[in-house]
Amino acid sequence: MEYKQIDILTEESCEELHHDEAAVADAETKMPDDDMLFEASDFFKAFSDSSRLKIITALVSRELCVCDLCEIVGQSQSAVSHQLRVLRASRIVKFRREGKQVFYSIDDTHIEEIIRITISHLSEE
Amino acid sequence: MEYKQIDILTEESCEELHHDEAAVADAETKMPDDDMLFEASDFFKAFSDSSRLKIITALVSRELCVCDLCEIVGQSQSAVSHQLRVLRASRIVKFRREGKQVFYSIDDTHIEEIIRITISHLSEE
DNA sequence: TATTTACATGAACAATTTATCATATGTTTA
DNA sequence: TAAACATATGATAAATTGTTCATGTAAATA
Repeated sequence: MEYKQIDILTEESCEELHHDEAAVADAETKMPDDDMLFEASDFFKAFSDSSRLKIITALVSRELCVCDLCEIVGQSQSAVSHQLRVLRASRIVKFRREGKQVFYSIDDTHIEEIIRITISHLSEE
Repeated sequence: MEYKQIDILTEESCEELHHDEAAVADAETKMPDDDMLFEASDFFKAFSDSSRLKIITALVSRELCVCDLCEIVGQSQSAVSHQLRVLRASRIVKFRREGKQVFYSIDDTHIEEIIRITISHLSEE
C-alpha cells in the first residue's frame, strides 16, 4: 500500500504540481482519518448486498427469528446465518435467544433514517 | 434464482408453517420490490469501498478534476477512473469537461446527509 | 499535423465475497 | 439421555470486485 503510493508519485502523477493545489490541500485536511473511512465503508458494505438489505428492511419494524428471515429473503438457513454474522459484526443487528430460536433486531436508531433517506432519494428520479 | 427458492421451500424451510406467520406476511407486504432493493444495494455498494468513499467525501465540498482526485486518494489514474465509472453508474457523481480536464462533482443533495448521519452514528460509540 | 496532456477503458489477474454442503452447538422434548 | 429442532460455522467453490497494465480517445499545443 505504501509502495503503491510511492510508485504513483514517481511514475504516474501529473507532474509535481496538481492542478488546484489549494483544493487538494483543503480536501486532505477535511478528509476523515483512515480508520474512520474503513469503518464507514464497512458499515455501508453491510447494506450493499440485496439479501442483507432485505434482512435489514424486514427487521426495521419488528424483531424476527432466523427461520422467518429465511422465509422472507428466500434463502437457505445457512446463507442467512452467514449474512446475520456480517450484520452482527457491523453492529447493525443484535440478537436474543429464546429457547431454540434466536431473535434478531436492529441495534441502532440511525439505520431506519439512513434507509428512509436512501429509498426516498432513489424514488425521486 | 427461482429454482433456488423452490429448493429451499421443499427441502430446507422449517416445515410448512413459519413461526410467526403474521410477522412474515407483514414484512413481505412492506418489503420494497426487487428492483428497488437491487438499486438501493447498488447505491450503498458505491460507498462500500474506502477509495470510493474517499472520492465521494472529497467531492462533497467542491468539484475536482481526476488528477487532483488521484492525488487525494493516493491511487493511480486508471484506478480512480474505474472507480469514477462506478460512481457515475450509480448517479452519485456527474462530470463536465473543460478542455483536457474532466471535473467531477456530487450529483445529489442527499449524499452529504447520508454521509453525515453515518459518520455521526459511527462516532457515537 | 505530430506530440503531449488528461482521462477512459478492455483484458487479465488477485483479492474478496457469497452460497453451498457438511457438520457442530445449544435447547427442548420424548 | 437420546432424538429432534433451530441456529451457527468451517471448508470449499463460484461469483464478484478491485487493481494493474496496455492502449485508446479527446483536447490542447508545438
